[in-house]
Amino acid sequence: MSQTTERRVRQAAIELFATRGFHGTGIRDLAEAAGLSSATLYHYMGTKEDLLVSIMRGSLERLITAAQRVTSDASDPLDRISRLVALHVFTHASQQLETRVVDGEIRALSDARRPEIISLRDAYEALWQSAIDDGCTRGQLRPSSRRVARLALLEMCSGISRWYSPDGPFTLDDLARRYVEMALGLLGAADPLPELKLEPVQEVVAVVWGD
Amino acid sequence: MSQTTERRVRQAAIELFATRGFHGTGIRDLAEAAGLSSATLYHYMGTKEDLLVSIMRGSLERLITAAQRVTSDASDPLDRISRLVALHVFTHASQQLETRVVDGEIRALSDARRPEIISLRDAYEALWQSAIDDGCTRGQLRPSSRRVARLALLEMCSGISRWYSPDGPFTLDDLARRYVEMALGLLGAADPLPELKLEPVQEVVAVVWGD
Amino acid sequence: MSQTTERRVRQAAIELFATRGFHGTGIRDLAEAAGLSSATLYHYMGTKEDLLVSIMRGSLERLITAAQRVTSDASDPLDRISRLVALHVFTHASQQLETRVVDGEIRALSDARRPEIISLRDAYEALWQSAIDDGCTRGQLRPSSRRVARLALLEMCSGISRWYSPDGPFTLDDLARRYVEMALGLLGAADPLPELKLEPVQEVVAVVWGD
Amino acid sequence: MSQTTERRVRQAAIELFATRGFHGTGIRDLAEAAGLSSATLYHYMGTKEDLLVSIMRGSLERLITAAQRVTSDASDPLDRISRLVALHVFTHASQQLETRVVDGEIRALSDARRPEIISLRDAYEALWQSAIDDGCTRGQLRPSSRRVARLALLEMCSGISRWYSPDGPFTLDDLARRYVEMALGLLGAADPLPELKLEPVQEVVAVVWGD
DNA sequence: CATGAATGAGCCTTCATTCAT
DNA sequence: GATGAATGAAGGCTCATTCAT
Repeated sequence: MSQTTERRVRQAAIELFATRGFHGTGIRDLAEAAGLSSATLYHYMGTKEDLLVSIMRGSLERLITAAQRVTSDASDPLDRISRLVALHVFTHASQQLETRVVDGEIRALSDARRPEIISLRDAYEALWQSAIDDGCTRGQLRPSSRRVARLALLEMCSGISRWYSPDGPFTLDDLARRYVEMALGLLGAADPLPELKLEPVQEVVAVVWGD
Repeated sequence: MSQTTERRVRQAAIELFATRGFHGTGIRDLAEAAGLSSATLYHYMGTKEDLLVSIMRGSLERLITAAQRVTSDASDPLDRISRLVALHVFTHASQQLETRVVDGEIRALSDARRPEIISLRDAYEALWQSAIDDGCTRGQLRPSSRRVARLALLEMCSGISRWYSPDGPFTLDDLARRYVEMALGLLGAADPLPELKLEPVQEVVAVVWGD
Repeated sequence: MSQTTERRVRQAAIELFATRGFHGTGIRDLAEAAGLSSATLYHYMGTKEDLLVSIMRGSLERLITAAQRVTSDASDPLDRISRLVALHVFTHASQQLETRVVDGEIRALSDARRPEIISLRDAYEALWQSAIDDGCTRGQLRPSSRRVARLALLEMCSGISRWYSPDGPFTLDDLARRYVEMALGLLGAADPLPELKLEPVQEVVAVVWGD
Repeated sequence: MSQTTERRVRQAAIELFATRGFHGTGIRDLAEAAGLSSATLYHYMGTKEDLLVSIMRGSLERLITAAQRVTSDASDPLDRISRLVALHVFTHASQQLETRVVDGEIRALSDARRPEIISLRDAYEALWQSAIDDGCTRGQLRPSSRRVARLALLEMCSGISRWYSPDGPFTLDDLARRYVEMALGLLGAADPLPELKLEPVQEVVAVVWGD
């Protein structure tokens, strides 16, 4: 099974699912975008839904792995939050299409396949909640509601994949720093922003997403 | 043309487009949800896309009207921002399905119909940008980037329609106040939050969305 | 739902399923034979399998009803057997295509639908077995095995639908008499064939299959 | 070309064609049942239809050969009939799947290939007709119609392949004797059944089907 | 020998839409 | 108003077959 062809299929699916939605993407669109006949497509995937699930699972598993690594050596809650935000910004900008699929097409999953993906997403969001909770416990954060804060923060950060363009005026580092700043403001951080080191996050990103 | 039937069709469309997406909703689903035959449906709508456009236009026009009214008698940028956030929260929570359609199904529009909706959305967002810009000019806000701040803020606020449940622990007023607080933090408001009066916003909402 | 069109669909299905088999018949063949587009077909049927099941069920239910009526007023086992054979011959010749479908396409049914049809078929065959058993008990029949006799007899009689042609040299009455004769020989009937009256069978056939 | 692999393919085809029908059997099913890839399958067969034809031809040729041998040294028509019935029973029970394919899938043949198989089948049935006719001429049989008798008799005997199970209560010898008995009854044999010797039939079967 | 890769044609079914009644 | 009937186009997927390796 030619690995490059499989990648082409996957990449085509990510692009089309992201821009037209799962239900808005036909098998024939997919085949054309991948440069194959629609019959050949089925050498590289199971059903259309299998392909969607595989994209989502892969994306979320990488994200969870990266989030765990990036926070494992950070004891300070503010530091953990900052790293999570930076990681999220990096991935939602540079893997813009993939993350849009993950965030936006969960409803297209059948009842049989949805739970798996939902639980991966929940596992990821639990890492954020835990960091926020710790920050509150230590008095470093003062959000009006911990849960609402998590939801608002995640929506704010995920939104990047919906508008980011590599042609824009900001580097990813720029963007990450700005989002960390906004995040801490949003969370009612008591102290001014400490100096943010992006290197640890960049390293993890390089390892997890690099080939 | 019975108005209640037309509303039933509209309501069914809002519910289905919001939960399954435009492409995931069939004409037969729509007809069944509205209690009509699929042929009868066409007495109350043009094409499926016409129905989508009409929902989006109606929603955005009401939103723009409300935003203009709510900010027309507020000269202080912080006040305008706060009112916009409160209004946005009110509508994205209480008109959750409708706003989800507006925010999420723009990509389903044909090239011919998209510009109209996009320009309505842009008009609405321009009111936010203007308030943010004014706040910066007056030195009341210090976001790292005015444009990024608008995008981040709007994503944060719109996210409510994706998770809000009326069974949750917060009243709409609660939620609005919390979001205003987070918004000002996100924007780097220099001064502490002044007392927020929700009455003007509530009045406008009652007028614009009341029947 | 135009009843004549529905009948045309049914008739087309019977003809095609009988001559090409269920799996050898395409939806497009069906549509063409019924004079419809393949989409319109679906106004008059559920799935292709639904159509098959409905044909089989209808055919078997009529057969069971007729068999019960034809034997209800015959106490003599030989008489019952003779009537069953005559009825079977009548239907398998005049409803040749339909019975061929019932007898030959059971294997095409999915596991979910097969049991219903199988139990109808079993109910019908039980009427035969009971008549044979009674004949043996009374000493009128001497087959070497009751069960094998039933199987052999039914196969012999059902075979008619596979070769009968209305252009052949025999009338249905002729054929029925000959088969009754062969059946009693096959079953080892002790006494010579009593005079066979076909009228009761013909009446039942007229009622059950007449419109 | 490994002969055992070829046999595996053939055996898989016989099993699947018999249980699902020719049109109900896919090339992939065939490949899987034979433990090959679908491409490799084509080293051992021509087209799917070639495989069907080859199975049918082989089966019918063996049957004709055996029928000729078994009747060649029997001058008495009743003896010939009895031997033909016994042979038919033996083969339709022990080669149940193969004979089911021969009897049931002729309609799946294309117009180009059907005549060959039909003429083989006709040659075989002619042997039966000839024996029946001779029996009638000599006054040993009194069927009401010679042709109908042949058709009824063959259907009765062929039916065995549709219900026989080696787990059943009868040995093949048993079954053969019972069928001969029923056959003579069906044909209106004037005299009681003479002693039936199965040995000549068994010998021919051993030679023709033995490996 | 064996098979991954490939495909045009076809599978059954549903799509959004129209129209005569 | 309302709907049965109708359809061309398209939906996702599988078909039997070929061929380079």
